[in-house]
Amino acid sequence: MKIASWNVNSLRVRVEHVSDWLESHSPDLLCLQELKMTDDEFPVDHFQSLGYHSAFTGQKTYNGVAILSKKPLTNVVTDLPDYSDPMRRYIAGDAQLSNGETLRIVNVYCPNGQALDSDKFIYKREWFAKLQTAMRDTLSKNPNTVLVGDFNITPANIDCHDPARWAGKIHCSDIERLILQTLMNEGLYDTYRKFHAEGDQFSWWDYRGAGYRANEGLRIDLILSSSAMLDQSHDCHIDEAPRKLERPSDHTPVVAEYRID
DNA sequence: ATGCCCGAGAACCTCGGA
Repeated sequence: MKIASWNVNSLRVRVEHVSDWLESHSPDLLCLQELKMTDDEFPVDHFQSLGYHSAFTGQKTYNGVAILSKKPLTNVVTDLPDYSDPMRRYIAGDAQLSNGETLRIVNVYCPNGQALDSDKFIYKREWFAKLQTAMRDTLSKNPNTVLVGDFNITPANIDCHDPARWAGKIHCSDIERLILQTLMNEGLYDTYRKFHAEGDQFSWWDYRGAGYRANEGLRIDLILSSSAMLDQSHDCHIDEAPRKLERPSDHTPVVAEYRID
């Protein structure tokens, strides 16, 4: 089972990149963030022609998340429980595994937060609190759970190209890292770190300046596995190739592979 | 310095992103 997460920063602009990536990597599940399109604009038929089912929740201009899957998902949910939020940031569904068990796949586009003293940061904290409650419930019901997405938080300094420059700043602050760790304490593990101890490994690079060429990036796109799924994982890596293409997303895919089908 | 670049919407600028 191959699962990938990719913030495409407008699916309309990136649909060819996504299509090429699907054909060359053949993931079982591809979780997308920042669709920036309404549901009636989602290219269901196009992905169907490539052999993928689509589950999605979108809105005009901002946000939007989708899960593309070789087999259709069941029990799809597009709202965090007990949280009325017009921002389309959450989608979850059940994928059937070959051994008859079920995998709960959860795909999120977490709020940016903008700055620690911003109203948007209050929203970020509130949103993560709701996600944590949701994941506690999800994990209690589904030993096989994988939570992926753009978390807009670097787990640690090693995930930031210049910790001194970013110290205390949004995405790299202690309070955000505590929020992420508190979420992970529910029983979720950073799959990438099972296989890679080194730093300077990023999933996002600023468009501005020479961000990518200078490797000025952050590792904010994560694949968090439940204990049972972490045990099944045999690879997790960042695929930088799409970031090198013409007119790329500022994020690139993160991929995890599991022994279980 | 809250900028550099990018996408969307409306419209040639603003907002939001990270």
